[in-house]
Amino acid sequence: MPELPEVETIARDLRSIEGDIILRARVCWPRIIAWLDARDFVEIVRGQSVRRVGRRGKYLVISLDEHTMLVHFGMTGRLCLCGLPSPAGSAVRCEVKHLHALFALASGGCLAYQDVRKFGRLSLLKDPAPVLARLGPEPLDPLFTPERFADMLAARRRRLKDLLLDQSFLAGLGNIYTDEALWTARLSPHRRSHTLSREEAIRLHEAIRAVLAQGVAARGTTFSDYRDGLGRRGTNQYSLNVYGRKGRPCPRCGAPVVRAVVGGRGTHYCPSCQPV
DNA sequence: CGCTCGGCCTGTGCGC
DNA sequence: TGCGCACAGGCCGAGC
Repeated sequence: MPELPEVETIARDLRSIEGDIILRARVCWPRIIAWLDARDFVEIVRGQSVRRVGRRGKYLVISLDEHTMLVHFGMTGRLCLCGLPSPAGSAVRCEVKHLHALFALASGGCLAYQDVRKFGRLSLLKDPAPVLARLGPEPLDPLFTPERFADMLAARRRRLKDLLLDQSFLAGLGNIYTDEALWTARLSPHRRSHTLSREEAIRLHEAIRAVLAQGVAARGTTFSDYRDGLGRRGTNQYSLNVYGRKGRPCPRCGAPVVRAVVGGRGTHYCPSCQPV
């Protein structure tokens, strides 16, 4: 599931198409296009050049001439840069299953959007600012300071697990990095945000940034579906401490990792070093 | 405000 | 071996 480090990795890979031109687009599953009719979407992107590829939270932000395309990957979305269509007839050189949108580029390459579960969305906006303004701060931004985060936590009284997954509170964390950050900070996912001491809030701030930076350095976490902008796996799955490790020993204290449902989501933690 | 639930999806993996 | 079904979860809207 693409979270901040995965989307950041895809954005960096796709920076190579900056300056390229979208010759034409095709949409095979119209429902992945948000807000617009798929035919209008195809019509509007045709001929526009790619000015810039960036990221905000879990959104991939592709700035075109007149519009901005936002890509949200949902659970299993992928955006891969593929080579030329082969003379033999196969449309895309990389894996072609679950292909929902295809962008032919002037350079000869193709940008393919694939999504097994179809939870992802592509949108095209004249001004993405109102959508992106609904997101909380960027965790890796220098403006996101420990002091500011402590104030944010004190102002709410939700469980840490719920709050950290809320994109309007903080942008970019999903289930994997939330569990990892709470483990790193030695804080229970059940803890209410306003009960944290100043020292605990600073620890959580530090932990969030550390697990995200580690995720980016490892080019993302590939559990099953995630691939980067060129179809490759990430390696952060080898660095996880609790996520997906139910019953296995906590790397810090040896107690078995627990999986519980918190706020409707599978949550992994060590009850011994993350006491309530 | 906070919380839960249902819907959207399909591959995986379990029980029988 | 195969069938059927619960489960996985990001996000949104509804309802309490």
